[in-house]
Amino acid sequence: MSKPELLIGAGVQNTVRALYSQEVDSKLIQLQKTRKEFVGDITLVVFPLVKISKKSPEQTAAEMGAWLKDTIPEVSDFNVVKGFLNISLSSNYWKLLLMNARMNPFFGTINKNENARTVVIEYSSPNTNKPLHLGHIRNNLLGFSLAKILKANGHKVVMVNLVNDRGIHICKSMLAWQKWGNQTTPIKAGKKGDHLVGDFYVMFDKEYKKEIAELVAGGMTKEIAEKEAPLIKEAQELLRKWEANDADTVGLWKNMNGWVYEGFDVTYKTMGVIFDKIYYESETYLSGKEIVQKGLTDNIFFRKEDGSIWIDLTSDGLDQKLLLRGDGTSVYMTQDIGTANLRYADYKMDEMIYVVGNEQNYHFQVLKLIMQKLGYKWADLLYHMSYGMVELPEGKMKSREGTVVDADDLMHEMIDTSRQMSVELGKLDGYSDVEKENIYRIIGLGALKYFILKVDPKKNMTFDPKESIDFNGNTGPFIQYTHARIRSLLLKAAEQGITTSNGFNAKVAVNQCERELLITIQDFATAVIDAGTNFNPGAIANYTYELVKVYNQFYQENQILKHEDKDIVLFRLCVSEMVANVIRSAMDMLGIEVPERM
RNA sequence: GGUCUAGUAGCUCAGGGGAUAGAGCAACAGCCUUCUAAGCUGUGGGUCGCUGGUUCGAUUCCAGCCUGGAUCACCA
Repeated sequence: MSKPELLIGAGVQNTVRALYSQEVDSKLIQLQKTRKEFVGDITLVVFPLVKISKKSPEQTAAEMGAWLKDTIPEVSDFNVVKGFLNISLSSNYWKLLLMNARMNPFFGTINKNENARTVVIEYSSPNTNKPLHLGHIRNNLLGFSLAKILKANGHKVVMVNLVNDRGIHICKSMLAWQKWGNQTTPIKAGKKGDHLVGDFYVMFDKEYKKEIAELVAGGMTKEIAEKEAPLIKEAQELLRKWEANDADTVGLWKNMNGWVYEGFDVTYKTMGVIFDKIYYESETYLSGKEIVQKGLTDNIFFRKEDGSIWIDLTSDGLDQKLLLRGDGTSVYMTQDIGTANLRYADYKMDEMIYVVGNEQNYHFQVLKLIMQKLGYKWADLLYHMSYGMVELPEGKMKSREGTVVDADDLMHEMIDTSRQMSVELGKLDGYSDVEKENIYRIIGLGALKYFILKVDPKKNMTFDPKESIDFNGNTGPFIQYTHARIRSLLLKAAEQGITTSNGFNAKVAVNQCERELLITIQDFATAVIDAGTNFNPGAIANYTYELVKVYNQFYQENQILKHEDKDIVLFRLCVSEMVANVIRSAMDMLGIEVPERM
């Protein structure tokens, strides 16, 4: 039982062979869903074929249509509009397709992929000096969803997080805590650990600015003041102590990072993302040096007089890039080379995907080139999943101006709103408080996740906190709602003794509305592959919305349970059930739960 | 300045060589004694940034220009 495109595609090839005695390049066979305003299920664009037929588009379409109808039993009818051949497929074909889909537990996904790759996806990658914000939400959702989509495409996926746990930033928080913290802890302060540490980071920044202002008032230039302020010198001293493995400093560092991790865990859990492995920069930052040294002896890199090590990428249209400082300490690129190498040792992956914001496009372009020159076989499949910034209606988020949208706050706000709306609608009466809260959570987070994932990752997007909490139209809750309604329908049917488990009577005729639904269901597989090849979860989101819209029209126009013909009731229930199943798989790939009722 | 990226309805976004370019929001008009109205139907709203090129056909591909964003550190 093959999909419409495969069935007709093969048919067209045979037809061309029979009518014009030629082989046709499959690129010339352009099939698309028939537009609503025309009759048919699938449409062949015949313009590319007129070169072969040497006849007018209309003539070509007409004779090909006739031939297809004669030779393919599944083709029930056809019509020609200009250069478009609209083909109708038989009721029987659609019913068989539905039966097949129902039987296949892996419907729409690739269970066994002969070209399966082991893919490592790095995402999230937070700093430990402040809580996660809206930008991280986009990162986490994209990374997690991409992992699910690639798994659905039959690949082996390893999700990793690289925590930037060392450096001057965390020292700033540590210093502020030492100076003004009064030995506080998350428990004493009654605050999530990441937020508490973030507060100290802000505190440092405030005091640091104050010092700079004083120095500038005393006649110093701003540039010098930024370097000479006592606070920054103290922070740098703390970093030196850390690198020298000073017991007190390392102890405090471990302590404060521990608070942050506890906080992150809560955020990740709420968001619903997980990792197979967490790398810490403090454990990997030295390992890149070795590789750089080796690259130097292999003449891939070169050394300048001051001892610093570089790579010359001018022949690739890029610049020279620093890999190791003159004093032998590592830079960002050194670390990423090292981390990549460790990962390869751990997973022997075929492909490495970095989910990182587009401000680092250049960095990853360079990293890929370097890894290629170093001879890593997966370097060609190093992919930077670059995503655009999330902006607010007022413009960019700026921590300085306090316009950063905190991840925890936002998620709670979404859940609060869904609770409010749910209570207003009063549909969950009879559920326990625990059950209700769970549904509010699922809906609120569904709205947020869907809102962010439906947008093409590479584009910058605007996030309006007020308008985004909209549960109508192209939103997560709209999709969840349709699913809940189908579940309720099936439940009602079961109460009446109608059960879909045995399938449906093969005699029913499939009407136009149902055909449209069935062909849309079939497109799920295409959407999954598309999302996987273009690294775009939005393809899944938009597909699901499309399906739900088609279903809602069907639902509105057809009495399902009330129809007097029991065979038709059963058939429509089976179609509905399939829609619900597809919605569930699709939403699962977006990391969005679907409640049974809402 | 170099490189990358985007520009589609008032707003937020889909689409991506093919038919009359689509949704949602916002505005207006209908539909709940009938399987969940978080729904459905209808109306209005467009020079797909501009100019050329390729093509039977370009909003889509290519080039140039205009506008916005990112980046070009011994920061990460």
